[in-house]
Amino acid sequence: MATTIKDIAQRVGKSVTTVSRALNDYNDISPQTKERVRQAAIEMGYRPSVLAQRLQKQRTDTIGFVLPTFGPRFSDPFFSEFLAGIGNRATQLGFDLLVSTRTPGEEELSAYRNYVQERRVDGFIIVRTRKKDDRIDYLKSANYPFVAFGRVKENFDYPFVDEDSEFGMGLVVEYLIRLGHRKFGVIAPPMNLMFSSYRLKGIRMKIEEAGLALDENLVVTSDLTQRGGYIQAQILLGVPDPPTAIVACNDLMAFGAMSAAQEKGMIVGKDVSITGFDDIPMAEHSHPPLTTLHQPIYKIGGMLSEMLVKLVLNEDLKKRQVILHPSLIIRQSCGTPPQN
Amino acid sequence: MATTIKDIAQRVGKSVTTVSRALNDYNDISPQTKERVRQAAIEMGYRPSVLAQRLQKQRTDTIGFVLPTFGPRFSDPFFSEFLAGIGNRATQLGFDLLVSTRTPGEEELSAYRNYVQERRVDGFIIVRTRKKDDRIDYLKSANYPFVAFGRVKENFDYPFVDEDSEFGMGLVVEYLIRLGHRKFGVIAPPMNLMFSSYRLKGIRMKIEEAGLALDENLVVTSDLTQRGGYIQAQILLGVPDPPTAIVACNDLMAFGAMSAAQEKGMIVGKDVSITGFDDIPMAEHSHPPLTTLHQPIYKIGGMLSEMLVKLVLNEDLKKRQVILHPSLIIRQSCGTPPQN
DNA sequence: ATTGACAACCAAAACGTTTTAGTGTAATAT
DNA sequence: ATATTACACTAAAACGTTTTGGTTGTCAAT
Repeated sequence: MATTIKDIAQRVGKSVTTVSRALNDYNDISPQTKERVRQAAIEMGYRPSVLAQRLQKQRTDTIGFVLPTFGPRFSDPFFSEFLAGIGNRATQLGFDLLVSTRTPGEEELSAYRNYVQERRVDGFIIVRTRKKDDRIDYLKSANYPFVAFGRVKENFDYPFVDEDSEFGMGLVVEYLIRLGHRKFGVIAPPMNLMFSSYRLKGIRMKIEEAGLALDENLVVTSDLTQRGGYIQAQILLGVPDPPTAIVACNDLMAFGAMSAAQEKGMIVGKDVSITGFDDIPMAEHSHPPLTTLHQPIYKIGGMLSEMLVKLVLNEDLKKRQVILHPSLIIRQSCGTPPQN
Repeated sequence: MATTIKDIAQRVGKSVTTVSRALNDYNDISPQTKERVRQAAIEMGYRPSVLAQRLQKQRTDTIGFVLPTFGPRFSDPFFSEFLAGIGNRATQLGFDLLVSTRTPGEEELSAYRNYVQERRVDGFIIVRTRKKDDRIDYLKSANYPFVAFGRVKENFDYPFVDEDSEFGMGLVVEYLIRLGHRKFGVIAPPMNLMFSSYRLKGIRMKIEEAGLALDENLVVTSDLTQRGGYIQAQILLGVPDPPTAIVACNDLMAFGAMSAAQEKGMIVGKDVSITGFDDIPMAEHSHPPLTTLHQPIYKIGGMLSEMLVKLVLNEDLKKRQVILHPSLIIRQSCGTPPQN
């Protein structure tokens, strides 16, 4: 069996209380005693039992993260990076990261309920906020700590980090218009996601600002996967008068769109321009390299961990709500539209 | 505060012991009492405190998974799928999944040591085994439960699941030879990884079996990322007499290689053939779709969870060591070599 | 009448910490 | 001489379970 505080107490001839307080550096313990206790702890290879600490403190020191997935084969480079960001920061702060994956819906919500009722985690990180978000409604009503990547609606008060999608998409459309594009196709995320609105809004605004119109028949929706982007791009490129530029709302769908175009024998960046959103590492080495909006995925994960931990420990967040501005990364997937 | 077993005891007028035993369906409790206790538990919304249960049982009901990453921007679709597989099965079995990410090396090993010493997890799942694997050596010496995805060396006894890489690579090379290829480039994984040997061995064997020779100058090593594959393929395709087929040891590197070839104006599947390994979902919708070896990533994750949980609960594993056989998925990234 | 078996229950200990509410002693201030 | 303060320490309670090692009462067998 592992060494406990009791063993140390016995060894140094003091009470359990004294040992505990010495190790936690309370100032009602004499320096000599502290030193002796510490020494003994080291010699005996003492490590506190987190289980016992947690029970006593009524805190799990654990962050919960329920990854929303569609279907079992869930494969998304965005999330592996995001996860690394959350996890590493959490570890630095002495928190564990508890991960599970669920398909959005009733089963997902009951995962949250279970974790809350069994007090398995101290708080949650929520991703891909939805317009009507059960998870947030529930956690708010249960008064359980959480932070989100994404807003729900304006003026709904909770801590979040978000990327200004509207601004970002503005950047992209502006750039495409400057290149000469007039006819846009859009591959949007599922409409129930909050960022779907923002991204579409950003696109529409800039197009209208330029005195152009967005053909609503060329706005299609997909599921943020490469396969989805591929299928929808086939449709967009199959219409009689196809768009010269396709704005995909994330990188994965942009990759799919590129494949679809290339399969038709088109050269991406010449016959058709395609853009993404996220700037996952793969965007740099696709063919052609993808023009996209950069958001610091890894860092955002870290920020969220930090915010949540502060929330749990009742420390002050200097910024409860953070909105970041993506930057346009111009690579080779866009060019001037073909003449005809 | 949440309902405890004590509250129920009070309510039904029995002792804490009786309530506990009733809830756990011991048979020294009368059916009527059991029923009353259960009813009360439901009415009062009782949920056991996992913290207390864990302390008492001296078990964390948690699986540890330390993801080896290179650099902070860690983005790998393979792992998001693998993680989903582990996590979902673990949840079904009543276990939590504790994830953290570390760069291989001293810091990684000390993460394992910490988790063990603080008894934070009941066991580990290890991925990407290395020829000389510190993690496994340590866990064996500490007598701590673990299962691995991958072997270390033959006859080293511990529970694992592995893909027969040698067999798989044989399949690929056989296929390429049948197409007429005689000159192969290989993008190998880091040499310290165990599957590196197996994959290279499989490639070499089939090439020699066909009476051909593998030019060792055309065997390069990379880091399993797309960027790595891209860089190494540029080198392979830049030599005076380049290979007509490039065998990449995972899909991500294969994608990078395709980009490099395409950037040179080559048509993949015609001017050069490229293959991968893993069959991540993206392989189906790349351009061209990637010919690769399929392994059931999601399922493997689930198998590992299940094995580990059995190990922890001291149940019997019917199979301690499982070797799966990948299947060749022929798509469009390979063709007959160009004539010259 | 005594013994044994059985059913139904329970007090207390245990898991390993931290926190609460003290105690006793010595030095200092009145 | 007495009250006050500071210092160094600690017993016991608490966190919420499960397990150990019983007890009590009833019924049947001897």
